[in-house]
Amino acid sequence: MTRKTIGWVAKEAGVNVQTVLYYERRGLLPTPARSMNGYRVFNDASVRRIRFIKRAQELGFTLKKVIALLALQGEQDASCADVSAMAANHLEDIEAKIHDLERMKKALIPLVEACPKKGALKACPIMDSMEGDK
Amino acid sequence: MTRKTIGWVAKEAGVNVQTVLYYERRGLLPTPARSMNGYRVFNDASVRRIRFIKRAQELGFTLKKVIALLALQGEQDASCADVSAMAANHLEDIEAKIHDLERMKKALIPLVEACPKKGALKACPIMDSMEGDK
DNA sequence: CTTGACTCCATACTAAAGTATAGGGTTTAG
DNA sequence: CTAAACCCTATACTTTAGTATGGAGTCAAG
Repeated sequence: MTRKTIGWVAKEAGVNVQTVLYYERRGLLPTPARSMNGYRVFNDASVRRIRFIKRAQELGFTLKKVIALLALQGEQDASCADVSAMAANHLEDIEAKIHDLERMKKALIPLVEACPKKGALKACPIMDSMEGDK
Repeated sequence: MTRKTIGWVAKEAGVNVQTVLYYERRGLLPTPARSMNGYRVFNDASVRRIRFIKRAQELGFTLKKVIALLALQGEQDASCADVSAMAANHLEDIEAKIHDLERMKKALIPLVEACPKKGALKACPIMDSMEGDK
C-alpha cells in the first residue's frame, strides 16, 4: 500500500513537493494530518484539490482568485450564481488584458512595417516613435 | 533658473523620485553628475530618456528590453535592422500572450453561458469543469 | 548497517517594476 | 532663524508563483 506522503501527492498531481508546501502556506490546501513520525498524510482529495487549482490556473485564475473559488466550495449557501459572477468578472479581466495587448500590437505593426531595416538608427521610425517630442 | 535636481527631472518626466533612482540603479539612466553638495544634476536629455522608457513600456517592452534598445542607441554600428528585429521579436511575444488569453477566454465563455446561475454548486458547470476527473 | 531517498522546518532567492521607510544633511521661504 | 521641503544613502517591502538551499531526522533496500 502506497503511503500518501507529500512526495506521493506531488507526483500524483504533477507538481513538485515545494509547490505542495507553498499551497499549504497560501491556504489552498487544508492543514494536513500527520503520521507518528511527523510526516504529512494526504489523500485522494488532496490530489483532486491540487488538480482543481491547476485547471483554474489554466483558465487564468490567480491563486488569490482560486482561494475565493475554493471558499465557495466550502460554503453551505454558496450558489452557482456566485461562481458565475466570479467567472464573468475574471472574463472581463482577461478581455481587458487582451485589449491592452491588441493596442500595443496595433501600434507596433505599422512601425515594424515602416522600418526600412537598413541604415542608421537616426532614421529608424521605431526609435523615432519612442523619442517623440511630447 | 530651475535647478535640474532629481525632483525636477521626476516632475518633468511624470515619474516619481524613487523611480528615477530605480532607473539609475537598473542602468537605464547614466550615472549623473553631482553638484558641490552631492545632489544629482540632470538635464533635458535625462527627461527625454525617461520619456523614451515610458513610451517603450506603453508598447509593452519590459525594462530589460528597454535596456537592450538603449544599448543600440549607444552603438556606432547599430542599424535600423537591429531595432526592427527586436520589435518584431517583441511583437511575437505579444501575439503569444494574446493567443494564450484568447484560449482562456474561449474556454470560459461557454462555461459562463452554460451556468444556470441558480441552484447549488454541485450542479455548476464552471466548478465541474475544474473538478474534472482526469 | 549503511547509504540513498525521502521527510521535516526555516529561510532565501527568482523575476518585474517599482514604492516605502529610516535617518541623516541642505536649502529656501517666511 | 526656524520649519518645510528637498536631497542623500541604504534597506526593506510589495505582488505572483513558485524554486532553491541547508541542516536535521527518518525510512527502505542491499
